[in-house]
Amino acid sequence: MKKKKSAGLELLMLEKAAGLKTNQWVYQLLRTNLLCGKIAPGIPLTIRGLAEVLDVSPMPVREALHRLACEGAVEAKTNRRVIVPLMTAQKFSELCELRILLETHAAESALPYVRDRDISNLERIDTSINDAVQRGDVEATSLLNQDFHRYLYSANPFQIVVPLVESIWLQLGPFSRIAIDKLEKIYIVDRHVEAIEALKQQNGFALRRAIEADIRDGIASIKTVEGIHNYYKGVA
Amino acid sequence: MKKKKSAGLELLMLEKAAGLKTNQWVYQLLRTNLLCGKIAPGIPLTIRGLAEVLDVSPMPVREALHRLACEGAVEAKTNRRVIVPLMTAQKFSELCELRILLETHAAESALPYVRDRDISNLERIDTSINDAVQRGDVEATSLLNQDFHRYLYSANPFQIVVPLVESIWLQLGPFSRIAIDKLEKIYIVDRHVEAIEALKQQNGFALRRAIEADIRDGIASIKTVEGIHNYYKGVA
DNA sequence: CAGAAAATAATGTGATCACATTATATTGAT
DNA sequence: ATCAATATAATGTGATCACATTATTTTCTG
Repeated sequence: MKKKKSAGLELLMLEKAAGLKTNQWVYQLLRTNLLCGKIAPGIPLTIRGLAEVLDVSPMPVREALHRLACEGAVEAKTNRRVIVPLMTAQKFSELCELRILLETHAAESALPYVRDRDISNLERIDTSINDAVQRGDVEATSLLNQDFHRYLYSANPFQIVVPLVESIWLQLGPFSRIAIDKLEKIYIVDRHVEAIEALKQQNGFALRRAIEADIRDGIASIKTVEGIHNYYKGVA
Repeated sequence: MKKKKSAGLELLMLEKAAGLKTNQWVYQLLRTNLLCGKIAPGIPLTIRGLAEVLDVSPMPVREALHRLACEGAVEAKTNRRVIVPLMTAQKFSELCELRILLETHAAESALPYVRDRDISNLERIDTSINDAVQRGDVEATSLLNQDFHRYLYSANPFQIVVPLVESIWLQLGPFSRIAIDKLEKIYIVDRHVEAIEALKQQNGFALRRAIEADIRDGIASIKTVEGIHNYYKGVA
């Protein structure tokens, strides 16, 4: 029996929508898997290995990996190995500070552009999040939560910060999973409701407060980086 | 006589260092040209066209362009055209705010890690900048100025923000040129000296002030976006 | 049996080609 | 002459191959 090389990794598959370029499909698939923490830090990713798993030519995988490396989602080591970066306590702290810094700014600068129908849509997303939390769907909760934030910040049509924020999310990706695993007990207060209330009142300061609290709530559940890596060892 | 397609654009060439991969060489070359404002907004960039100009295969150019698009340096339009993005007043304003937000944070979080030899190196860079300003070397001034900022922020070994800042620089790139064109008259006060002084005194607040002032000084010389585009029309 | 050296396998990069899609130039109609 | 329709050229994407470099396995030596 031949031992497969990259066959160790299980990816949650996404069906390729019609008209979608192969490279974008691969990128979004890998991105989603990274954001959900489906791929543990440290394990190597190879172009040919992923190409075989996804049943595509190496070329789209090459492009997708390069893009993810550019966004900080994966790390290209000097020795030709591409891995999901390991986390350190300081790095984690720095990432969280940047989230707060960028997202409070993004929210406030989006505030003047938020219309009533935007608020309705945000409320709709928030109820979807609560549904996902109720039924314990970790992946959906993670992705919907990002949808909420992205939708809010994107209200500003001259938004530059969203790609930067997404880069931070990607780097936090593998670890946000753990936060959400214990989410039910943590979301005693729905910070999104507070944010929406601030939007209705056009209150920039309250909005910043709500966003910051929302981020800090997520962080609070993650104790130590050692615990995080132990978590992955337990899973793998 | 056959009319060349992309032959219109003049690039300042960089010689390819030994051991440097072709794709990195192409990337750095394009990046430098974008940062110096050598490539005007709006003009299309094609893979094959650049490959011909640089005398390399299309493949490294493909990768470099994708990366630059990922960093926001170029914009991939829906109709398969890749251009240097046009600037708007709001976008410019947003970029400047983000520079201040990110760089003041980066500077302050780097402060505890700055050692005496780092300060010496920063002073050395600053004198190089003044030299470049004296002899009116716009490209060198621009690149050295970035070196100063990058060196400072990179003192923090757990720095995440540098790639984000570089992305902002790239998006401002074509326009910082104009700022520097009139630099001699503007740099009455050397903000870098103020920043170095703050480092010596371990004064985080003064450091933030100096960095913000440095950025604002650069901005102040740029009046309107219309003026910017007129500038490019004049050059092209 | 353990460690070093050699051989083999795997990987990323660069190059070239085919193809569908889109832009540009040419032609035709009014 | 002007605008629409067609034809031609150019472009990005995906696939495959060659090659140099690096990992990994195997073999050899003590």
